[in-house]
Formats: sequence, C-alpha cells, structure tokens
Amino acid sequence: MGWVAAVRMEGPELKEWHVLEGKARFAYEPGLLALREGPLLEAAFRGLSQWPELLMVNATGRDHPRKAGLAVHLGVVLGVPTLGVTRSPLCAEGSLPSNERGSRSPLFYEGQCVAYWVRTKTGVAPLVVHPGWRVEAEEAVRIVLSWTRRYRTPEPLRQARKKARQARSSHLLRVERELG
DNA sequence: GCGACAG
DNA sequence: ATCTTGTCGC
Repeated sequence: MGWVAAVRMEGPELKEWHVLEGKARFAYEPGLLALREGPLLEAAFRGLSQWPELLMVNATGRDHPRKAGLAVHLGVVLGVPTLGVTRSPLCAEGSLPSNERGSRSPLFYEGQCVAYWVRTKTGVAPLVVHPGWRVEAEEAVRIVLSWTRRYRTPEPLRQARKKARQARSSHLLRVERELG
C-alpha cells in the first residue's frame, strides 16, 4: 500500500491538500517509478479543487535511463509545469557544490547537464533539483531556493510528506485497533 | 558475480 | 523507502 498527498501552497500558506491511499503495482525498481507510483500521484493531484501553476515532485526529471523520470511523466499527463527534487541522482554524476546555501553544481548524464546539486541550507547535504515539464533548470533552482530557508526540504514537499505520513499512521492505528 | 539503485 | 544510533543546536 502507498499513501500520497498533494498540497497547494501560496507562499507560507497551506491552501488545500488531498491525501489518498492506493496500491503500488509492483515492487520498487529504479527507473520504473512512474509505472509503479505515477497513477497514485496523478490521482492525488487531480483531487485538488484548484490547480497550482507549478507542481513540485519528489522524483527525477531527465536524470533517467530513458530521459523521462516521474516528474516529466506527471507534467505531460497533467499538463502542468513540473520540477523534481530528490535526495540523490538516479543516473547523473557530478561533484558536490560548496558549503553555502545557494551554491550549485551540474549533474551530467550521457554528456548532458540534466540536473543540479543545490545547497538549500548551509552545511547540510545538498538536494538534487531536476527541471521537469516546461520548467528550465535555472528556474527550477530559483524556485526550490525560494521555498527553502529553515529546512533543507522545500516547504511544499515537507507539507505533503507530513500529510501522507499522518494518513498512513492513522490507518495503521485503525488496523491495529481492529485486530486488538 | 558484485555493487549500485529516484522512492 | 526503512531502521538504528549518536550528535548538535535552539
């Protein structure tokens, strides 16, 4: 089972959210995340009453064996500009950026710069920022930096993760109670 | 054959 | 992703 949340934010304000539970199609396999979990993420997004101008996804973009990570898939299917944020690259390689918040360094795959390491917090491990659907790399980096300050993770992803984990936690508690 | 490997 | 242990800073 999987729990997915989509949140819509305006600045620091959490405007709305939609959480849902569903089944993953098969075991996790690097390179097939869109097939495994894409439908769940799509459904979560479509549950929002008002669509945001941009979607931030916890997934890669062109850093993918077929240059089409989940962030790209969702942009195409939903018709919304997307960018991806991950803890590490899938295929791409590149040296780490300097220690200060705001520093970045390119990640290459098959001779192309497909993403950037971005230091969102001084002295803390950097994140990977992926241009997705109709969002340029420079713009993606600027946007991710604008949504971070106190924490390493961009606020929309923090909020969505929190909602999904709350839903999973209450589900597990309910099951536990039913079984005694 | 072994390690790597978005989440 | 999950799990465990330890450290640092407000």
